[in-house]
Amino acid sequence: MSRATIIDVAAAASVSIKTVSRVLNGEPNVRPDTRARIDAAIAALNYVPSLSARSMAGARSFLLGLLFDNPSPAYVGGLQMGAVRRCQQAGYHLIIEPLDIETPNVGQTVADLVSTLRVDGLILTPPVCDHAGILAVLDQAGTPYVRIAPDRDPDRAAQVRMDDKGAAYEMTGLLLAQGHRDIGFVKGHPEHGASHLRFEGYAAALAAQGVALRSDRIVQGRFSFRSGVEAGEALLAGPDRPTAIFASNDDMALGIMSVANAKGLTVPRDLSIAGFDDTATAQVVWPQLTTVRQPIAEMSAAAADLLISGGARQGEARLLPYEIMVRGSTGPA
Amino acid sequence: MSRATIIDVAAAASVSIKTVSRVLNGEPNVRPDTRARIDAAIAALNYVPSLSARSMAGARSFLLGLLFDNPSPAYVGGLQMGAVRRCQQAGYHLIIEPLDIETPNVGQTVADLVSTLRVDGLILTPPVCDHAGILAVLDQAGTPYVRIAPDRDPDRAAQVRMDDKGAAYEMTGLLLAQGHRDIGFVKGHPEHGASHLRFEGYAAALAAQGVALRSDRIVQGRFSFRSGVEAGEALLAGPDRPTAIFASNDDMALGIMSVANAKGLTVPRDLSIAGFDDTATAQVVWPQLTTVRQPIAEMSAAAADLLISGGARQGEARLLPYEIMVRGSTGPA
DNA sequence: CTGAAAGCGCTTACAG
DNA sequence: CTGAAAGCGCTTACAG
Repeated sequence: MSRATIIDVAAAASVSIKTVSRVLNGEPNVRPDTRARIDAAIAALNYVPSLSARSMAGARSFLLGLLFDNPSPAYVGGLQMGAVRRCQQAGYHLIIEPLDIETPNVGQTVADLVSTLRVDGLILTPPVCDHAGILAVLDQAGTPYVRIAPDRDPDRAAQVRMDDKGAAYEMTGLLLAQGHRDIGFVKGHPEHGASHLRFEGYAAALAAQGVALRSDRIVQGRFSFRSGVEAGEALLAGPDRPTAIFASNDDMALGIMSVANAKGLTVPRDLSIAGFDDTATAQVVWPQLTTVRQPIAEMSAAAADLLISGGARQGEARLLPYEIMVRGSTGPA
Repeated sequence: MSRATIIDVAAAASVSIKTVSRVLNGEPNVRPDTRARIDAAIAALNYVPSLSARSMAGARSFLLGLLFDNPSPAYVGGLQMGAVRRCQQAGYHLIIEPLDIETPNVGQTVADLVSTLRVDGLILTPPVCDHAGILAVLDQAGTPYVRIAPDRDPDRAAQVRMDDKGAAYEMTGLLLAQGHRDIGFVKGHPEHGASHLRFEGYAAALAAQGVALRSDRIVQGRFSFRSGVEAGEALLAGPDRPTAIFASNDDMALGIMSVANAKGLTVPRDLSIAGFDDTATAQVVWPQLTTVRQPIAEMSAAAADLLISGGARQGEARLLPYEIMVRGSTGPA
């Protein structure tokens, strides 16, 4: 036998399909016993409503989309997990769509996507969330969306982010509390907004303790392992070196750690190293890396929430808490 | 103005909607100039067909699903990338669905999923691809599916895998060619089929060179970093130690490397280490890890291919090539 | 609190 | 090579 439809359920419960529809959508104005009869029929027939029929007839598709163009599978993977879990809880489904934001007509691609799929909302991950053309297309189409950790137009539309500056401030404070007064800093990719925020947190923490900022201890990185190696070589070149280095992300911190090892420095005895991200690798290296855990899955879960609850249309913003993971790579000065 | 429909296109091209439908689906029997007129109307109106309407009226939904229940975000992320790219090329969309295969009614969950979504096919990743209940549900529903790297029922349904045994054979051969005659081996999780295949490859390579298998050089691991550390401690306890260790995956190889470092052994001078997987970490540690690159994205792309082309229904199987990544962690005995 | 009718935008099966 | 009609399984707007 083929799938049961709303007609079958209506017949089994001796009501009209409209009443079944009411129960399906949790609408009021259905007598309790009628509702019970319909629920029983649904269970007996193993009925599951057709998404495409609901989508075509109504205003909702129960589909959310996640747009991304990101080289880091771990980051994107984490975002997907958080979003898809929340979707499942709410009876929604998640469609993932990689994009190439360098493509000239990426805006049209997104427009077509929204048009064929009729998604109820879109989660935009960095750097897609900062693409003016895509945002314009969605605004025009009236498709709700939530931006995750956007760099530009900080007040545009709904968004979810974490407190990069606060986290960097707290991590720097941890190093200061351990007695470090000469703390090197490796900046992240200059095009990435979080880079500036993290540096600001570092600078503010030093200022709060009256420790002078030394420009020769600050190196520009690009978030890559390789740029971390270069930064490490610059910072650890001579005998006059910092007692701690705070890198704007884990990949760079790992690069510094490999330079330290190569130079025969023991971490954290000779040098404390801190990172940012809490990647999977952070716990695999030895010593394990002290770092900031980003609430990646939680951010996309919150984004899905805003889309499902309707908060996205109101342009709501959420700031999620981070967590400082103190591990073996940092110690007393 | 709202979205154009097939009716608008038909009117603009002065044909019936049926003829537009023919063009949309690439059917034959449309006069070239009629086709050109319709194409022009589609472009002019910016027409994109509605997926839900097509799905409801016809046999195809243009939706593929990826089912997983895997702790490794990198592995799942790689699979998603490969599948979604292929979907995009073919005008399909990918829905991702995490599952908990420990849940007693996971079969019903999958049945409901297939029922609401009407996906054209499902990609089953390990360990979902080995769940008898889920396979039974899909067989009964008649939903095409492709299993990725299945452990059990090796001949059931369409599947895509890589040659684990061949890769382990070749990696062991590489170590032998470098002069190693005392090669330790760390087995993977005993519940994972690939574990056995990789061990078989190792054993076969030794046998081919007339090198005896030493049971005291073989340690049972569980694919985790921690189990690698334990294996390393067992294998490197005394002065009588192997000159090379081949671990069944990178995480364990990394655990061994950290033990070697802690014991003051220099890799690869004192000990060669090889892994399996080519995780992101493999290139971040120092020295970089010699390992086997699994064609993860390629496997799921092939799976999507089989689903889209119809090969899945024929139960086709594909074996994809691996790649040996020779890096710094291995060297002459 | 409940229902009859129309319609969402396509494809199917059939006719010509 | 092309088209008129029915129907997919729901929700909407309305009536009672």
